[in-house]
Order: sequence, then C-alpha cells, then structure tokens
Amino acid sequence: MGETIQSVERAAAILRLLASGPRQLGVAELAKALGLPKGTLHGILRTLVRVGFVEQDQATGKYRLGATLLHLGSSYLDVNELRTRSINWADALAGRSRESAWIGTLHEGHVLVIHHVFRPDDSMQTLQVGTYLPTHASALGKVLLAYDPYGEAPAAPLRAYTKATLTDPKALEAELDQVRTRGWAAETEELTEGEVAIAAPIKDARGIVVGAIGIRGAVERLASDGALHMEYVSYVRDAARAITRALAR
Amino acid sequence: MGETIQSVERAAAILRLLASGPRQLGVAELAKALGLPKGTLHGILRTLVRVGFVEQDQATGKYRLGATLLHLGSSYLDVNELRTRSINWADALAGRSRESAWIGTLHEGHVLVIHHVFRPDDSMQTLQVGTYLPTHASALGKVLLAYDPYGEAPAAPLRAYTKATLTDPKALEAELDQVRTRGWAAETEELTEGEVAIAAPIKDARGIVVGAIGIRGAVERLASDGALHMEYVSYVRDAARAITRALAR
DNA sequence: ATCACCGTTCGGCAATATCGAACTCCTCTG
DNA sequence: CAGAGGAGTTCGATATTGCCGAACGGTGAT
Repeated sequence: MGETIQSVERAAAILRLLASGPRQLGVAELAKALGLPKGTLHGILRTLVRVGFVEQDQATGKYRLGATLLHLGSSYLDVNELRTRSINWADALAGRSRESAWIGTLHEGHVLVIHHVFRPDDSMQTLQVGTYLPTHASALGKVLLAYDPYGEAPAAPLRAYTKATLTDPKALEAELDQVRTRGWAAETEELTEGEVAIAAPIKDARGIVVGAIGIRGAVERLASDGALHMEYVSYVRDAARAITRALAR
Repeated sequence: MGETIQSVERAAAILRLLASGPRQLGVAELAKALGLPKGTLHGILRTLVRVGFVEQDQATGKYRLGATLLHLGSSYLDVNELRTRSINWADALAGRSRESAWIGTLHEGHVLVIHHVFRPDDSMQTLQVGTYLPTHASALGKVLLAYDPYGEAPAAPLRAYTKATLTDPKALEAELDQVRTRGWAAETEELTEGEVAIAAPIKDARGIVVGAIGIRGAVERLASDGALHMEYVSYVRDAARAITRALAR
C-alpha cells in the first residue's frame, strides 16, 4: 500500500486521542501528545469542528468528540453484515437462555461489541455496543483469538481484572488449544467477579471465523454447582451454527 | 472562523456519503457524487482505510464504513454530559411509565437519539441510539424546535410519515406555540401508526434547552379513550425537571 | 500586579496533496 | 471468443495547499 494523506491521518489521530479518555483535551495537550505545533493542530481541529466530528467547550475552549460520530457509528451497524444477519438469533438466544446475549468481532486487538441483547426481565442495564472487551479475559475474545487466521497473540502483559484472569501467556495458549478442540469457550469470573460467559465462533461462507456470539450472566445461574451447566453451552453453539449457516448462503 | 483543511473536509464528506445509505460505494460513484477526480478520492480512501474509518470489500473493491467509527461513536456517549447525567432518570421514567424512554438532542436538523431505554418486560426491541428522528414528526423534535435558541424552521417540505403527520408549516408553528405555552409536547400517530409519544425539555445551567426526554408507546396504553392520559405527561415532566435540576449544579 | 498558560491568528515557505492520464483486471456483450 | 466498457489502482509533474513558529489577546492563579 502506498502513501497516506498526512492531514487526514493526523485528524484520525486526534479523534482517537479524544476518544481514549473521558476528559476533554486542549490544543496544547494534543500538541504535546502528537509532537506537532499548536498552529497545525488548531487548523485540523477547526475543520473537525466544522464537520461536526469534534465539539468545542464554550467555556474552557477545550475539545471533545462530536455528535456526528455517534450517527456515523450507528450507520456502521446498519452496514455491518454480520450484525444484520445475526440480530434475530441473538434475540432468540437471549430468550432461550434468559441471559444477556453478545456478539463481538476482533478489532485492533480487542473484542468490539457489535450487538448486545439485554437479559429478559431486567431492563436496568447499560448498553455495551461499541465498547471493547479484553481478548484474554472474555469468552468472546478467547473464541476470536483461538480462531484468528493471523494468530496474533494479545499484547503482553495480560492485565488481571480479577484473581481468576489468565495472565500467563502459556496458560492462555493452553486455554485457546482447548477452545479449538471443544469448539467453544468459557470464562468464569475472569473479567468481573460473579459473572460467567460462554461463547462460540461464527464463520462466514469461506469458513473463516468473523465473529463470536455468547451469553453472560451470574455465576449462580450459569454454573451453580461449580461446573458450567451444559445446556447453556448448547444454546450458544446452536445459535452460532445457525448464524454460520445463514452467512453461508 | 477561518479556513478549513481541504483534505480533512473531503474525508468527512466521504464518510457522510458512506453513512447515508446501506449500500457500499465505489471510487467512481464517490467521484461523481463529490465532483472530484478518482485519483484524489483514492488517496483519501486509502488513508481512511489505514486508520480503520473505512473498510474495503475484498471481493468487489467497494468501500463501506469501518469498525473504528463504532468505537468512536460509543466514546462520544461517554463524554456527553447530558447523557451521563440523565441515564438514571431515564431508567426511572421507563420503570414508572412502563414504556420505552428516549433522550434526544438537536443535531443538523434532526433529533439525534442519545439514550434509549427499552420498555420493561419487552426486550425484543432494536436499539435506536445514534439514529435520527424527524423534528416535525416526533415529540422530542417538537420540544427541541419549540425551544431552539436559533429558531430555525425545519426544511420544507415536511415529509408525511402517516396521515396524521403535520406537513403544513403553519400547523406546525401553531403546534410549537402550544408546546411553548404548555411546556411539553405530544405526538399521536404522526410518525408511526399506533404509536404515541410525549416529551419535555431539559435545560442546562443557563436555562437553555439542550435536549428533550420522553416516552413512546402504543396508543391503546397512552391514550386509550382518544385523549392522552395525563399521568404519563406528569411522569415525563417530572423526569425532565429532575434532569434540569441535576444539570444546574 | 504579575506571570504563565491557554486558544487563536497570521504570513512566508516548500512540502504536500491534487489531478488526469495511463494501467490492469474483471464482467458483460455481441 | 473478442472486444468494449467500467471497475479500482498507480504514478509523476504541478502549484496549490497546508505546515510551521512566532506573535497576539484573553484568562486565571499566584
């Protein structure tokens, strides 16, 4: 691939910086972070404000992400084929398992959540579409890593979210081997205390894994006697197979 | 405000075009739409692909929006103060009214949905965060128009979504007058047959309307005897006032 | 009152993005 | 089966374009 356009790449870097934290950033902060003159950044920011990708705080003059990006992001969901074709199955999975259902795909070393169905009869949950999950500490992530055609290992060191998080790369590799032989992944309290997740791979027409679907819920319900309840695993695998079939056509 | 950077503005125009429809677009199509040479567009597209804002279809070579935008969009939600401060109140409103709750803000002539709580005990709904509603045919939109500090009228002609949609600018202006005097807006089957909505304004510390909150549900429940049930109106107005108070601090 | 730092402006320089023609595939057609 | 047409891509000359750094005006803390 050839050259890229400098100013566009810089604009993207600004947006990623603004998205990386909840704080608003000023011109000077951005200039220091990117190693560019203030004047240069101001010109790009002025343009980003004009197109609505960035908003400027009237009081402080600092910059934050703009509303247009929210709309563009939701447009991405409309275009995304995996999501469009699997929404119905995720609903069915959530209904059958009575747990929240999730669909994710690998993106820049994280699991990007592209669909999320709330657990039935429990509406007070926050929506997670568009957020990242860690690959090494989520069932979706383990599936995506295990079947990743490029086989890129997650960046060490592996962060420990709970005491149960797999932080040893060798332990993770052994886990991924198991995922590959079983055809599904589990995660028990490795991301959040008290929560368990199960996931299985979704393949496209060529047989390549393009995403994963799974459920997540309280350990008391999904693994009450210390071991996973296998009927949930079959729910998840059924849903994954159904979506895979739908994508094959 | 001074000059803008050409290439960044063009990149934004490309993204908006790609978001405007579910179809993937080719270099030639974009070139015709924007009136630019193919080579120029290709350079910008190559950069947008590199930063993940755009993805290219392997088979056809056409372009579509990329996953990074989804993540940026969800980051916007974290930053947005109106949303952060009003999520709890929206949950409460949905719980009390037993209808779906919505929060929207004015953006480029549309109502941008920044929060959406599903109706309790009915999880099979699609999430609308990030989508646009028409200003003249939604309760949220009427509120936002009525209190818009710039007072920009919606672009004529007003599209008719149902037989009840207000398409006459004068009728809409009369409606907005009523909204201003009552302090809340209603919309009965003007957007979707069988659905009714109620909304009230949210003000910031300076007293300027920055958003609207409301509910939406079946006409049988919200207006069973032909007239709106006023207890729902008070639920909505209570929530709006509570958020306004929260923003004042 | 002073200072430090903020976002913003401005003009000269040259690096930079633009443009249009040429190229390679691919697909549809006669 | 040959050809035409259209797709996405490449490339190098051109001058337009955006970059830079210093200077400006405001704000808030010391």
